[in-house]
Amino acid sequence: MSEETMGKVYDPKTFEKKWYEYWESNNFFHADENGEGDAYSIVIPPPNVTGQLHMGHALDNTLQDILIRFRRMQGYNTLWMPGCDHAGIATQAKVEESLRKEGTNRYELGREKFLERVWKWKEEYGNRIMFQLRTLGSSCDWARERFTMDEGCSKAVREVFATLYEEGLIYQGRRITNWCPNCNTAISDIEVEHKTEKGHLWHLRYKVDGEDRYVEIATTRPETMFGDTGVAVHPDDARYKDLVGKTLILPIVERKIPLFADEYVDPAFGTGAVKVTPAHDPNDFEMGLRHNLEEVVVIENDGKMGEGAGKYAGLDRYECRKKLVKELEEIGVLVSTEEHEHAVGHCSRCNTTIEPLVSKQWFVNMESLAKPAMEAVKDGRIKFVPDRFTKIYLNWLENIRDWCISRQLWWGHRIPAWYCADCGETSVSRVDIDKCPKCGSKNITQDEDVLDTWFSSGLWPFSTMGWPNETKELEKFYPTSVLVTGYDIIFFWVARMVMMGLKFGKDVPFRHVFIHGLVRDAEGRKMSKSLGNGIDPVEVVDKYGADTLRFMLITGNTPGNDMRFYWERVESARNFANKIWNASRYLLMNLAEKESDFKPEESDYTLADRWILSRFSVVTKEVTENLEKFELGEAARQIYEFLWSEFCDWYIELTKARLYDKEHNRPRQTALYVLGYVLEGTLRLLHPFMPFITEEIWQKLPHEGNTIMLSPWPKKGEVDETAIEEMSVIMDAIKTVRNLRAEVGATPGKKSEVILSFSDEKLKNLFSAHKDYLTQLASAEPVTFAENAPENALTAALAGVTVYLPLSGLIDIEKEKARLSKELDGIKSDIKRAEGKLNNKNFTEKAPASVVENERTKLAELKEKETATAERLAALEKMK
RNA sequence: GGGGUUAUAGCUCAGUUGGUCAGAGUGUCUCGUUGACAUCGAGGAGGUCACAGGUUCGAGCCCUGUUAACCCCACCA
Repeated sequence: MSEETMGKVYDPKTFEKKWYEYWESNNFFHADENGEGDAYSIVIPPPNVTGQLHMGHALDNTLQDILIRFRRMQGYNTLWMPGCDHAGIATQAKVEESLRKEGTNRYELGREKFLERVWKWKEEYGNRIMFQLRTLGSSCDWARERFTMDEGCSKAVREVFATLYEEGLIYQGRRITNWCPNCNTAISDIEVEHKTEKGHLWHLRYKVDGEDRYVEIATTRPETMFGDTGVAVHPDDARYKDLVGKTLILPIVERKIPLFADEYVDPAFGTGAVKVTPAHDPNDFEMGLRHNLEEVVVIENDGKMGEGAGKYAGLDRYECRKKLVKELEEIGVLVSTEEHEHAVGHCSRCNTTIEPLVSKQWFVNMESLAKPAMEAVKDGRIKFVPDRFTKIYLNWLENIRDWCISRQLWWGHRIPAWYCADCGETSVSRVDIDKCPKCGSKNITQDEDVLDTWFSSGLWPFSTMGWPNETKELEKFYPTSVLVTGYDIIFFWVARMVMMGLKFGKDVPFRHVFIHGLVRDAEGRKMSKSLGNGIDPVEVVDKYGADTLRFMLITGNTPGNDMRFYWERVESARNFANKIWNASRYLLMNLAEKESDFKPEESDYTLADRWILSRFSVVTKEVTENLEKFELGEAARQIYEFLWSEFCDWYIELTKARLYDKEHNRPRQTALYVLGYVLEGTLRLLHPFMPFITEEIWQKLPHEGNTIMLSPWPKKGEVDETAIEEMSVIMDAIKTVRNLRAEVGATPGKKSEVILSFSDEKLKNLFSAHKDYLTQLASAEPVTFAENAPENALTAALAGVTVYLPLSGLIDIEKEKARLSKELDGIKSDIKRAEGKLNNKNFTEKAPASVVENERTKLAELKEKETATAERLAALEKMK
């Protein structure tokens, strides 16, 4: 292999695409449901087909790909199921927007034509997303790609809906629901975002019928008064005791409404009297049911006032409020106005203020589904990582309310319910029907509405594997191993999957839920379209490579926490890739001269060899453990440090002399062998994180197999503790020499003599065997040993070794004395601390023996340093 | 109203069960173009680990309280 095969810098463009195509065309990502090996499976959180992948997806999928690639190399039968979500409201809104630009709308187009348009959109954007996932290196099993509205998933939806309906867990009901006047559909409770807004509390007075008395009520929404059909007070409220049961006259409308008592009312709030509008407030609706009140609708689906509002009909709800307040003031109904802060619900999609409206919707009764979902987490069948999300999940399920699943949209799974115009029967069916099962009439129509998107997403872990059929996939890969997702959809998605999985999949849908945070911009703001601060992952890949982006996304970040996107961090990750590239280049440039069948004897290994091999073993063990406990960032950091700080900065430097010495072939071959061994192994450790560059280099190195992605995960090898210790002493000495040299401004090119003295023979032997290390890494030449300190030299004491750097000119004695006495002060205070500890009986008795032993060793070393430094100081004193 | 997260070097953050844990990246300063890499190497400066108590032989790490920022949940008009 010659230098020409590798460019001088890391250039991902030249190989990323090539390798992805290689992997994909060779079916390396494919999971075999009949295959051997324990299963390891992940279903992708299906991205919405609304647009393109953002940085959050890049993070999410990088995490999944790391886990998948790691387990695949470990020998698991590994499945990563890819796919997209149809994203009902969001996608429909996108397509409607493009229709609007064309000057038309979905009603003009008609349902069928409109859906054709959406499918076209889905094809385009769905493909784009799958392309982007490939760009990131995601090793998905593309043969199994699914879509929430494809045939299989739709079948699962029908099956689940029908079963829940038959069991009475899905029902239709006329209720107050959250209505978005802009999206024109009902939405579920969790799709409502509560925001605190400054508003007013208007005090109005309603006249008591036939008496010259008034009851004062307080309201934040005066425009709903047209729908008032009662006024409520607390039963124990003394102020209103004699009024309960009387009739009030609703101003303007002049309707007679009852004043009644209800526990719900908080006597301390406002005036203690509440206007009751059953058609437009959830609580009032409940009170209406309890007290048999009429529902008068005064606000329509579009957010405008209806017939009931009299002359205000047709006005926008807020416009009406303004005008009405003015009128109420003029006619003396408005008593006072207070400033008032309160939470107002907004549509999580379009931010429009939610209007609670009465309508007929489909609901899922959650109670019986939620219970097992809580149990599964409580008893540890499902574990959240990090653990703190357990509480959030449980708390939500404990307070869960029924789930409104019908949406007044066209894009989605149409509700499989048919209504008979003749006998009035409602029939739910797993297959389409054309006549009423009860009376046989052909005069039936299917429910116009579609299901909440999350209804089908909730089935994803098993609907993608062929459920309700009993498939091999389900048998092999369900439950999945882990779900990787952001904390923002724990309620929307995770909880629903657990409920549905337990109910229909007969087991938990996944064993672990690995939660990550959001990727924010450099200022810590959420990346969003409206702020225009989003960064396209594909742009980063184009500029820096997918490996760089992936590495940047998982380092310096801890599970569950948000992270910020910095181009500087991207560059730093790119620099790391370049470092790997060049370290490999160093080896490859010399590899042509490697004898392929050469295998070193035990005696061939140098201290540096034994050291790096041992360090590699340790790192392998730690990286593996960290990956197993989802500490991906920590695992990546360990590889980074090992590769850069140990392999490159120390080991490679120490092999140069052997590599360039053509006279002695055996040491040279040994160095090449160890370099290759450690580099190849490290590439395998790194492959899950940086799949492309590792494959590119691995293919150039001597290797076994077709691809690094299917090569075995490195096993922890032997660790030579002595080598690690000895090397660390030498490294310390080298650093010390470098320090002293920097002190006098010596340039690296200029070698200078270094004198060492030792407190024991073992150290002396160690250094005398490795003088060359000091020469190579600290420009120390010659390295000589002496019993007594040379006069004209800088000094630094290590444990057992004292380093002297002789100077050609005279040393500045005063300066050197100052430096040494500062050093001595530091040593002394360390000694004091160590002695303090060791003199404390509580410490020596209670602390683990190893900790105490450590402290003793440390103290002994400090004392050696103290003696050596003090002696040198004294010598300098004399010289003066 | 309930719950959570964060507070560590100028900046952004690691620090997984309490004992070489005071770290990294970046920025900054000094020096360096010997054939892996200037997307680099060597060296330096820089932190009362928010504050106050407590537990412990020992506390960024555990407990309590305080402050600040952010987030989630919540049908009081």
